Amino acid sequence: MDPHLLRTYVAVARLASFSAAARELGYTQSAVSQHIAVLEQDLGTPLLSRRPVVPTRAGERLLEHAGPLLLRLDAARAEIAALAGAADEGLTLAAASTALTPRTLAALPPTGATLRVLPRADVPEAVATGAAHLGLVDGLAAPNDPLRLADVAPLTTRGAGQEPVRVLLPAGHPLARRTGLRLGDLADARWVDAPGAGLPLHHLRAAHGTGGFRPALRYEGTDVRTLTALAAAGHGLVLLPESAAAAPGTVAVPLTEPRVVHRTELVHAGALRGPAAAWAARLDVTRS
Amino acid sequence: MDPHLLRTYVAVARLASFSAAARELGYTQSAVSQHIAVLEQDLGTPLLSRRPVVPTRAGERLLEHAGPLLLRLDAARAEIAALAGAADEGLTLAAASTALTPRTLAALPPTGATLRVLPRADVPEAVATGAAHLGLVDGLAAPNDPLRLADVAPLTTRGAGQEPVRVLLPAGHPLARRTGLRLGDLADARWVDAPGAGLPLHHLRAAHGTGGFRPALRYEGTDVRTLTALAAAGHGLVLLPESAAAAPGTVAVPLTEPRVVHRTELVHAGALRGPAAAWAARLDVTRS
DNA sequence: CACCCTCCATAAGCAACGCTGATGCACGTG
DNA sequence: CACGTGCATCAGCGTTGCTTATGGAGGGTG
Repeated sequence: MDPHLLRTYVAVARLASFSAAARELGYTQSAVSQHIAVLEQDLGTPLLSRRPVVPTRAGERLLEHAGPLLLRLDAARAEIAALAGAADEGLTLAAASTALTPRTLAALPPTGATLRVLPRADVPEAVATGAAHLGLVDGLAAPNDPLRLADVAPLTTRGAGQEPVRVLLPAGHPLARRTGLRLGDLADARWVDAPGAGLPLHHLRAAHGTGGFRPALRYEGTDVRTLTALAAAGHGLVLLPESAAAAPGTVAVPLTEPRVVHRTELVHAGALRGPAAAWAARLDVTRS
Repeated sequence: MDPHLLRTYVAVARLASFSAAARELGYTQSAVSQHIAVLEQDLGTPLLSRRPVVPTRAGERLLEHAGPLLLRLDAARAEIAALAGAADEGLTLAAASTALTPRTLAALPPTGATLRVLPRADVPEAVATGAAHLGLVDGLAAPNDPLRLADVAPLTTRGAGQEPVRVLLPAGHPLARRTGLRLGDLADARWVDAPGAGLPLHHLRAAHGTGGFRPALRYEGTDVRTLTALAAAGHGLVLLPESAAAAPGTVAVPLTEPRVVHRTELVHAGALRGPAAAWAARLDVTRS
């Protein structure tokens, strides 16, 4: 199971083609074929059914492991490269769009920084692999509880603020005149699932216990304005932090039950040094 | 960074010797030397300082990654092997000693099972690598909150019971006559750190916020009786689940603040099949 | 202080691995 | 039915990675 073999395997599985994977990886088709054969022989079971090329059950399991594994390898390499001196110039912040609250935006340094908005799930990955020096992730949590991040690699987190959450409703919605809403009453409503921009619905299910919150529409961009527009157009409800929950044609009603907050956390790998440390200090708010 | 190189690297770092690692791995000393040289060349930085053999800073970072990486690799292989048929006969349960409460013990099947007590931190590893079919881990948590396990590999957990915790004091201790204790008042007391048997002190620090709970003695076994004897002998306080907190010469005082419980969880990898599923069903208690 | 012993680095040789290019074979397609 | 596409297999060859042998640096001992 050496990493090269795993890399080819995921490429083949993703592209559903040996030859396409070969082209992408710069190998010959023959080499790819041999890679897969070696892997299958090593594991003692077929990983792909050919024609069409589809992972077997065992192959699916391997895929679940291979991604994090390769990610972790890159993370290790990146961390050591950073430590070995590679005088890192610019300063890059990877952030989920709703993690960019007025608070965090205000703390941005005036010059020399790159801000990269990514789907929420990609932020820890970017930080781990060194693609970004710092990350801002957000999510739903009980007040003062830390977020639960899938730890692909050892990342350090520190709170960077929290605020109430609101439900965004189209202006004419029957519930729009309420002063507060309970999540339990909304389990069967129409929701927009926006893992890239708003809060993914599985966070709601986790906060509420279980069940419900079936998406009426799934939005895969990272743009919050589009998301609020979708809410205004009646495509479904959207949960947003207070500071982001204002848009024409919508009403933002506070969530009263359960008591959850929108929490944003700063995430980084290893020790903070140089400009990243200064930045982190400005973003960090133990007192919030 | 192929796994073989990482494996040799961790062996060398652990044994602090190239030649000892070579013996352990069945290589010649020369091969080990070359492995390390290749790794260092690949990463562009020394990983070990020789004579004595000690990891450099970069080497320490690599160690942090290498362990989980190799573990995950084994986990992937184990999962696929299990799926590939290898008709798994016996049924093995890996458990932390204090996870074996009367409840969980009562659910053990009458015959044909192996019970293996391990240090708490090794239980998820045993399950992930297929060394055990099921695991029982325990820890401190807010009531009805799940435990936070370091996820080395995708493991599924389900609650298997929770109960109050008590502080074990030697019979003559000044606090022994109290009916309840607050954790905050005990931050500066003498504690026994028993990551294998009782609850590790870092759990207490996490539950209490930060600071304090310095170990007066560290106990590395997995035997609870020895641990209670240490408490009785006045070597330090010990935190235990109610059901385990009874021993001659000691007094077990309930912990009233913060509101934490001793929670035990059943952990398994992938889907439960056959006898493991039956066992899990008996251990599982959603209602507790 | 000199000797030796341990331990890691390096060199040379050889077998095995892993890649390429060519060919074979099966399935789907026009 | 013939052809084309796509994966498997084979032969050849360069490279890798192991072993044995040797060199050099430290540390301990008489």
